[in-house]
Amino acid sequence: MNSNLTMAKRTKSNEKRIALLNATLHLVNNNGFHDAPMSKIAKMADVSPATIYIYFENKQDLINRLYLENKASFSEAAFKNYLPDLPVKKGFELIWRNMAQFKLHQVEEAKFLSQCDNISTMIDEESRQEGLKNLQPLLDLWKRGQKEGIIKSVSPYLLYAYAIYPLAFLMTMQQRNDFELTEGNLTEAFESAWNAIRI
Amino acid sequence: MNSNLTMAKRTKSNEKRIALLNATLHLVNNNGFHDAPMSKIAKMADVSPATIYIYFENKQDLINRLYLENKASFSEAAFKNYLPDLPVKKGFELIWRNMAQFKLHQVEEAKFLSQCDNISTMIDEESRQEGLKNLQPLLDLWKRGQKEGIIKSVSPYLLYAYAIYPLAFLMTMQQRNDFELTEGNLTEAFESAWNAIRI
Amino acid sequence: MNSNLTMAKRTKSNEKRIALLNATLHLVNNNGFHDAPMSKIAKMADVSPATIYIYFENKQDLINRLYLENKASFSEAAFKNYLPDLPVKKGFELIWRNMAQFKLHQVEEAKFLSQCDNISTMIDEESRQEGLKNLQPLLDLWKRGQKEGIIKSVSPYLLYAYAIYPLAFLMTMQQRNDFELTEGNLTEAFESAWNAIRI
Amino acid sequence: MNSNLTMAKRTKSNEKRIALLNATLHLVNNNGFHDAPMSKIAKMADVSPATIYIYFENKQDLINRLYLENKASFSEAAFKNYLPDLPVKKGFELIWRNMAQFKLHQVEEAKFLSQCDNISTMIDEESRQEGLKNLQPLLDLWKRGQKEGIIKSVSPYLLYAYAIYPLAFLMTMQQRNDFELTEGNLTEAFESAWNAIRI
DNA sequence: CATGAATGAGTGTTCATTCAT
DNA sequence: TATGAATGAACACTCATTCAT
Repeated sequence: MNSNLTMAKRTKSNEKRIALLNATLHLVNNNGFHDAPMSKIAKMADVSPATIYIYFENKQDLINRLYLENKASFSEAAFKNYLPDLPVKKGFELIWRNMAQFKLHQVEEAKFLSQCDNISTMIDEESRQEGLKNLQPLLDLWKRGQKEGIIKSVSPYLLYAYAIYPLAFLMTMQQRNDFELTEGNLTEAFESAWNAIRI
Repeated sequence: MNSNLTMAKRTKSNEKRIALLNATLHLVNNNGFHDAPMSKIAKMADVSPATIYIYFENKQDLINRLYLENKASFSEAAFKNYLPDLPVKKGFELIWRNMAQFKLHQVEEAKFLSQCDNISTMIDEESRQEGLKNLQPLLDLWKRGQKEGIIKSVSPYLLYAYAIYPLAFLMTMQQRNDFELTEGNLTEAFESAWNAIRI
Repeated sequence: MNSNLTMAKRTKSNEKRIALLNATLHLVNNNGFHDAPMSKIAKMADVSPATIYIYFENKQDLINRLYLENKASFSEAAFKNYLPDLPVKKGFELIWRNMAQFKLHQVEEAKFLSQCDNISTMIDEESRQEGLKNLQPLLDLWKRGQKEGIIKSVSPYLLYAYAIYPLAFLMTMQQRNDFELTEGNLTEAFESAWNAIRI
Repeated sequence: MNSNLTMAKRTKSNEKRIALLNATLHLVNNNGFHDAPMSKIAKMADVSPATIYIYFENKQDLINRLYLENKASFSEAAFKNYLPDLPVKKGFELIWRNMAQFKLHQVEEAKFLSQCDNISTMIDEESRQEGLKNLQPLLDLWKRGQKEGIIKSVSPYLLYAYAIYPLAFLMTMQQRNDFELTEGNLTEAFESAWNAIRI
């Protein structure tokens, strides 16, 4: 079966692609964008600098893809076990806790996403728009909550600002060892989130 | 030492210093830290690149000072008219609205501060610690609120995450024209902030 | 590691390395260390400035290598045809004349070595020590001469100062056209050298 | 007597001039020409960089003057107590030992002169020629020695190479702590020098 | 005379990207 | 596909010198 061979080849290539994405993630997180040169990324992924350009158009493209793939895996995690017909608060808590778990355990990925979302010049507009789509189920849930009179009738940006965005801050502080996000804190945090957006 | 009494000389011009800080603010905001080279900063401030080094030790020092001076002017604005014996909610609302006004009207400064606070590699630890001190009156107010049984007895990091940090998100969205922070929205936002932290 | 078996690539060209060393030699000799910038070296070697850093770690490394390689080729010349069992005076004369020939005909190399040996800040200590090793056969010969009661029993530094070091001066003067090192002069010079160190 | 005032002024100015020369001497000796910037020289002499240009035309001029003044003080020392009618060997020994004493005790000055004499690009031709004149009495002595059949009838460059130049090497080695120039060594060295040039 | 600010030209070095294999 | 060599353009920073006082 020569499909095996192609398979093998594709698999091997994908390993390099993933190694490159991982190296980029790690370097940008720890050294900052301005000290994550292509040469270091290549070295860390154990390939030649030139090889990067086989898998990605250029550095910006590499960053964009990294962003989009992490964003996708974030929302996959966020909506795990979520069913659109759950009661609003139940559904929200499920999503919220999923997101919190991701930020707590996929620290590197979360840190990278947070940087990208906070720095206007890192990701280009197109990729950012693309990344936003993943949130749709949450927006739908909120809309339903508003119809049902459970959630404040305000812009989803406001809801996001108070319900989701604070998690990024807590994650950052936890990473700097300024603050520990225990199970108790997590429950308090959810309470705050819910109180901020419920009617 | 007494030479400055007897000898004539040109003196450092504060105008140039400020022009340099402004140029840096503008470039970092619009191009990102990685595309704000000293040469562009100099050109924008209408001085020679070498002149920067008369006013600042190096690029990092320039960024640090810009951060600290903006942070100071932010907290000056934040605590304008604030008196430590105001009732807790009144005091909090005053500070919160002051901060919101700053973020709404000193957009550039706020954007820069937000970037610095969110990217670990931008400001060195020392300057960050220095910048944190400015928040003390708010922390004191929260402590008092907790004693009085008005504010949740949780870590100040949690309070900050839900009461203050969301403003950064709203500011960013407003800047991207995704969202308009009207007077009405502002009142809703404050409600959310307060509900998130009050008992 | 096995990648060089399976993958094609351009290989470092020794020609470029040598062109860079030659350019450096020439520029340092004619303009001095302080006016031999990497940009000029690159231009003279007909490569991009960045290419230098493929072949050498940095400017100091480039200078060190140039020193060591010239030092090695100097001592290769110095000990050409030398056999350790030659009579002391014969052996010394052979080495001395070899050195003189090198300094007379490999003028550029000799001039560079002389500069390096006379300016403490040019070569780092490690490379200087490395370069010293090449003289060992001469030191051994002197030691034998001392045992045989032919050569003064004084520090080898003294012997070197009077037997070898003067050649550097003569070479310099010859280069400045102040003095011509004819065959006759050479014989006189050797006589002086020998008289200075023999018992 | 207003000459007193002028005197005072001239004296004060001369102090700065000397401070600048000393600073230059020290920095060039210890850091090398390429790391002895005008700004450091000024700082070390406790004056403004601009002040240097009141006392010297430019950096090259500063180096040249330093060279010439040290060369002059070297030959003043060299010919101390020398009388042109001394017997040749006596006269030579006097001068030689004077020179040796200078190199042993005015280490900084001697080191600087040695650097200048060995590096073609440090001093401009004019100053070098000027500096050479100081040696005249020694050259005259040698000429007399040659007439009297005591000293080899060879070029004065050869005589200098073997009689004087080796001292520079010994001084350098002494400074690097590779070698100690004791009284005994000094006598051996003089013997070598004399044997190298006498008939 | 003396100053510290100011600077254009230059420094060694790095980088994202391309080339030749 | 994959490589390491190669590079032009840029980078942060420094320097000898001049300017304005």
